[in-house]
Amino acid sequence: MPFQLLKTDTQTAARLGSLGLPHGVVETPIFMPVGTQGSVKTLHPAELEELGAQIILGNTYHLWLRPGHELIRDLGGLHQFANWQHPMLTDSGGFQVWSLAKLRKITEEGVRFQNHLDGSRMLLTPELSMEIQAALGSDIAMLFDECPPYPCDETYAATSLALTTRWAQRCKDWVTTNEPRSGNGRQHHFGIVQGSVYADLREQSARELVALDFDGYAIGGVSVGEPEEEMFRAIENAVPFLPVDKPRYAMGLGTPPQILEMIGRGVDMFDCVMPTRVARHGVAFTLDGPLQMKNLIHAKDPRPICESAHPHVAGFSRAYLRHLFRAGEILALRLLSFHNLHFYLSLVAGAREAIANGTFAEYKAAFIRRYTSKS
RNA sequence: GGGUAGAUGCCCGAGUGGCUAAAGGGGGCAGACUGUAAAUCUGCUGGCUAACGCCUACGCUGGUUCGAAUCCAGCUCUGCCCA
Repeated sequence: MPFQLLKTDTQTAARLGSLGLPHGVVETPIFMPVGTQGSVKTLHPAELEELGAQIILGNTYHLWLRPGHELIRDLGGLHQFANWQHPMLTDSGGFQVWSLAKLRKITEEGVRFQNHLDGSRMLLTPELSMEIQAALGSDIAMLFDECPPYPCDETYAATSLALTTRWAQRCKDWVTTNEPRSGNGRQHHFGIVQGSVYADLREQSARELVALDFDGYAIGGVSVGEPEEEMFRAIENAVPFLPVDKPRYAMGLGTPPQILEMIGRGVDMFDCVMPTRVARHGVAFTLDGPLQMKNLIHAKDPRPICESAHPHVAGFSRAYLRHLFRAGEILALRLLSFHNLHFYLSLVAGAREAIANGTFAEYKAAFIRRYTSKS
């Protein structure tokens, strides 16, 4: 059984689980650091291990363009290539189709676009996305989907969803034909629920994907500019139609409070560039909310970033971190990336512990209360 | 001592009669960032004011002009060259 549901919270929909993958077991709820180009920006794999990262992301679109999936396959796969021996999930490139919108055209066949590196015209299809991900050898491959924009009228959302479903069928067909392996070494495949802000479409999407039977289900098309309430609603509209014995993954989320809100709604997996991206821009997450380390108020502050800081970071004062950022020192980016991932990974580790103890509701409420109160 | 080039806002630097509170860059102060085209992007940056606006500003003093950072005279200082 690849996914084991160990416990379901009685007060909320939070779940404690264990996901067995070819390169190891992942405890859920889990946060997955994003390593788009086969690298979690600024961090060494040993540091990710030190942080307790259990699974990281890679990206089909980026690795396909450079250095190429065949090269990676010939060098032993993405794990070997990136020197990361724990589970990895690869995104399908569907999101890039959305974020590179100005350069692309979606057809039944797939997506034609000009790549951002040299502008040459390329075609990414569901079959090719699965082929690339198989070559990369990730533990979890995401299906190739279309992520509709926000706002998005219902007609477009329905048309887009129908296409995503047909693409899901093609992805499954490709896997059945080309990757018939089974057992523990087998790559897992997650479908992606779309449907924008429309409840009936979310339900329809979930039902259609479940009928195709995947190893897990993601909720996509969120965090694309919609208000936070819409985002929560999209999750709520999809979760009831997903099987309890399969992992659920909210793609691209979120802020620390959002993560806890989603866990409380029954989501098991998260990924987000926020902790690493804002780290490079000077923001440190703390139990009392985010801190912009470049700001003047820290100039003479001898305190560490946060009482929750990892020992590797706790020895540095806020004043020193501000200095590093102003001086343009690379260490600043590394320290905050390390810190923010520690913050996120501790957040979900705390959630797992709380679910196990039956105290998740209190854990969530206490965290959010302190995080959002202006101190 | 003679010649010559120059002195602009926190710094560098454009501007050679009105469109100039003065380009651009740096620095500074903030903000944004959610399946990473992101060590990126955006805003503000003389003073007072919520704003209209007023005041003070282009080395100093005086002058020409309806109007001067821009033209003229003298002075001060700086770089370079010659003695």
